[in-house]
Amino acid sequence: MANTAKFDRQKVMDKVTRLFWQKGFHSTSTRDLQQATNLRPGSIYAAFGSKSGLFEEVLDFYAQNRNELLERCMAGEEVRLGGLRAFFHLILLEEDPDAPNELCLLAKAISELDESEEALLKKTRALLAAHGARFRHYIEEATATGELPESTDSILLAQQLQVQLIGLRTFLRATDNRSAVEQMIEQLFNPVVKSVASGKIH
Amino acid sequence: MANTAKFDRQKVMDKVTRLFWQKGFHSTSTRDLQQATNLRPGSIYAAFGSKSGLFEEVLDFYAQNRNELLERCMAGEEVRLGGLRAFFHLILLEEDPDAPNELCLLAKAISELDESEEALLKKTRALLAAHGARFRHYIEEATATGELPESTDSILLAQQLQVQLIGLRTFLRATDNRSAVEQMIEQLFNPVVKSVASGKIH
DNA sequence: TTAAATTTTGAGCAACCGCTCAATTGGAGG
DNA sequence: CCTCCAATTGAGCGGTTGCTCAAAATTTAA
Repeated sequence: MANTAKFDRQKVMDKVTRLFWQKGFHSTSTRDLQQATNLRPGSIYAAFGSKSGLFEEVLDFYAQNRNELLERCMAGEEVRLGGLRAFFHLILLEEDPDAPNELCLLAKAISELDESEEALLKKTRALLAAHGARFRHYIEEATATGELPESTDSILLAQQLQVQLIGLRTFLRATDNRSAVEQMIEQLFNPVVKSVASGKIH
Repeated sequence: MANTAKFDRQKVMDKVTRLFWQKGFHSTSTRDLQQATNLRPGSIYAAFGSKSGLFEEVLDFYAQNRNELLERCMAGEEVRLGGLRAFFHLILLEEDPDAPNELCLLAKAISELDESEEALLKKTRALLAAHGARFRHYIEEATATGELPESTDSILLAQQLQVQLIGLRTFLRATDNRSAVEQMIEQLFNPVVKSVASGKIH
């Protein structure tokens, strides 16, 4: 070994993830990345190969961060549904005010990526599926402890949670209506009596 | 008047909307638009002013199309909730197989547009709000006819439908899991007994 | 101190971007 | 028919894009 990288890879990943999260994959230019990281193009290309390669690493970086956040929420709550609720509340209503974007970076990627960027699209789909699997795991814990009935379809319920989370984040970006989102989280995790009384379809 | 446009504006709008719907605003180049419409740049700029101006018109065009689709679904069903259900089924599961994208064009725009494209973002938000207002209208009809309890919060319920629709479409693009989407539509519009038995949270 | 290996630098390439405009075309009014 | 004027054409401008690479700088092993 004759020489080692001088930049802090973790810090670079953080900066770059924030940029992509804010502006999306296509609208973030390599000049933007150079400026944010204070690296010359050659250094970036030596370390990450291409803009796509860097974004692939960003997707992993983001997903791992989110999974750790979920883990922490579940660790802080005895009741499994309470932990999931805390995660929803955290992501939707208590997010760092200077977070790059209301949306999920993975959902944003799913939205903008084309079939022509196959590798990125595939990785994004896989990471979303993995996150869904985490939901499923905690739902199965909840049925095991009796929080949910034995008959619970954990796969379906996990999918419904993902649909809700992605939908709510998009809704938040579209309307900035935080109190509505709060009500919707409430209904999502509340017993059936209350939710019928306040007007859910079922 | 000395000369009139030779191209069919409706057909151009259709082609262009499909293109933006497929590739998004930023990734659709003016060259793409020229090729799809078989128009020279001057003609496009004379008719629409700019790429942004054209996209603004596309947003209106798409939203009107979707509203007409909803109208038709509601006209074809006596039961209001049945009409809404038919709309969900149509959009999510019976869409033209060569539709440009599983996602809602408006949701895609919300996702990719930045604060720096204020006019487009504002228009997109307004069109989504208008569509939500249509949902609300039909929900109020449903409470008037007794399909839903008097206590129904029509604003909140309309917002929940929008969250579900956007979330489901993103989920569909992420997983291509049509049977799961079918189940989720089922639960969304089914009475409470069934939905508890099959594992909803409430 | 030298030599070998690696990273960093930054000018700049080829392709593409949104868009302009002078020249040309062609239909309607007289 | 000609005149008038809007519509169309297409070369191409100034700027940005993702990325390359020879040269210089830096680090460790000998």
